[in-house]
Amino acid sequence: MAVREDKRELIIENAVKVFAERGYYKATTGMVAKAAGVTQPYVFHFFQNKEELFKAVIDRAFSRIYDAFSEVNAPADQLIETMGRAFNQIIQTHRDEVLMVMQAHAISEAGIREHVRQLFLTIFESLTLKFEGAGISNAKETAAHFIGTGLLITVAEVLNLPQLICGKDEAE
Amino acid sequence: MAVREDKRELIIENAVKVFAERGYYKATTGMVAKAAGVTQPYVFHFFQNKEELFKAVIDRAFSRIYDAFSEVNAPADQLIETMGRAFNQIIQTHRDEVLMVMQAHAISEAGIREHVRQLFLTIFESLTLKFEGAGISNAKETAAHFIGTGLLITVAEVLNLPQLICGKDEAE
DNA sequence: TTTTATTTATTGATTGATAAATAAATAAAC
DNA sequence: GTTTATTTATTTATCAATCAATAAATAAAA
Repeated sequence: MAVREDKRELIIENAVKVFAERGYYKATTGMVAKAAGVTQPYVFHFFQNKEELFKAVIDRAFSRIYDAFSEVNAPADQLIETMGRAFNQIIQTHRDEVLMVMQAHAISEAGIREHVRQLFLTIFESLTLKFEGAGISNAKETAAHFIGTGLLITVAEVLNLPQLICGKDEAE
Repeated sequence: MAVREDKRELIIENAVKVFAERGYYKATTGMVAKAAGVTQPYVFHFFQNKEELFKAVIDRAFSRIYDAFSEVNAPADQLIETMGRAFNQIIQTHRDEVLMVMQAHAISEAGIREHVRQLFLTIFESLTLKFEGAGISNAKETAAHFIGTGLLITVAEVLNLPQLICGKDEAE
C-alpha cells in the first residue's frame, strides 16, 4: 500500500519538473516516466491519461502557493507587503511550480482549463477573505490586483524581463 | 506579385483565428490551410515552418495593440485611464488577437519565446516613453503595472472569471 | 498460489514537412 | 496573333517521427 502511494508520489514529483520545464504539450509521458525511473506505460497505471496526471501535478504546485499564503499573518497595514514577500519567496524556492500554475491558463484543453479556473477562483476568494479580515476596504480589488502582479512577475521571469519587476534590475 | 502577397495575407489572417482559438500546439497547419482555403503543404510555400507562420501571425496581432496605444492622446491626468479604455476596446473588437499576444509567453519554443520577449519589451518601452512624455513621475512602474493589469484581464477573459476585473460583474 | 507491481511489445492516430506532379499564367519566338 | 517555352502557383501523394494509450506477459511479493 505504502509502495503504491510512494510510486504515485514519485511520478507526481518528477512530473512537476518535466511539465514546468517543457510546458504541458512538449512534456511527454515518456519523459515523466524516465524522470521518475519507471516505464512510460506504467504512468497510466496511476493516472487515467496525461490530463489527469497534469491535474494532479498542478494541484500539488497550487497547494504550495495556497499554503504559503495561508500561513501569512501580519498587521493590516503590512499585510499586502508581507504577502508579496511570501510570493517572492516561493518563487525562489519553488520557481517551476509557481510559474507552471501562473501559466496554466494558456493550456487549451477544456478539462484542464476548467480545473485551472477553479484554482484561480479559490486563490481569489481566499485572498479576498484574508484582506477583508484585515479590514482592508476594497478587498476584492486588492486581491485581483495582487494576482495581476503575480502574473506580471511570472511573465517577467519566463521572458527574462527583470525590467518589468519594480526594484529588480537587469543585473542579477 | 499582388496575388502572391494576397495569398500570404489570406493565410496569416486565417491563421490568427485558428491559433487564437486553439492555441499554438493544438492548431495544426492543416486547419490553418483549410481556413484559408488552400492545401496544407501550400502553407509551407510561404512560411518555412509552423514557428515562422506563428511569428508572422503574432506580429500582426501585436501591431494592432501597439498601434492602438500609439494613437492615444490624452492630458496627463487622464492618460492611464484613456489607455485602459483603449485596451478594453481592442479586446472587444479583436479579442482573439489580444488574448493570443498576452498568452504567448507560455509557448515553450525557444524561438517563439525570444520573439515574444521582444514584443513585450517593445510595448514596455513604448508605454514608458509615453508616460514619461506625459510627465508621470514613475513611468516605468506605471508601464509595468499597466501590463500586469492587461495580463489579469486576459486571465479573467480566458478562464471566464469576470470577478477578477474590477467593475465587471458575473452578469454580462 | 494468488495478487500486486512492473515491463515489453505494439498500435493507431496525428502531424509537420518534403517531393513530385500538374495546372495556370506569362513571356518569347515565329 | 498563334504557338512554344518558361516560370509561377498549387495540388496530390507520401513520409518519417512522435506520442498517448492498450494489451499481454513477467516478475515479485504476500
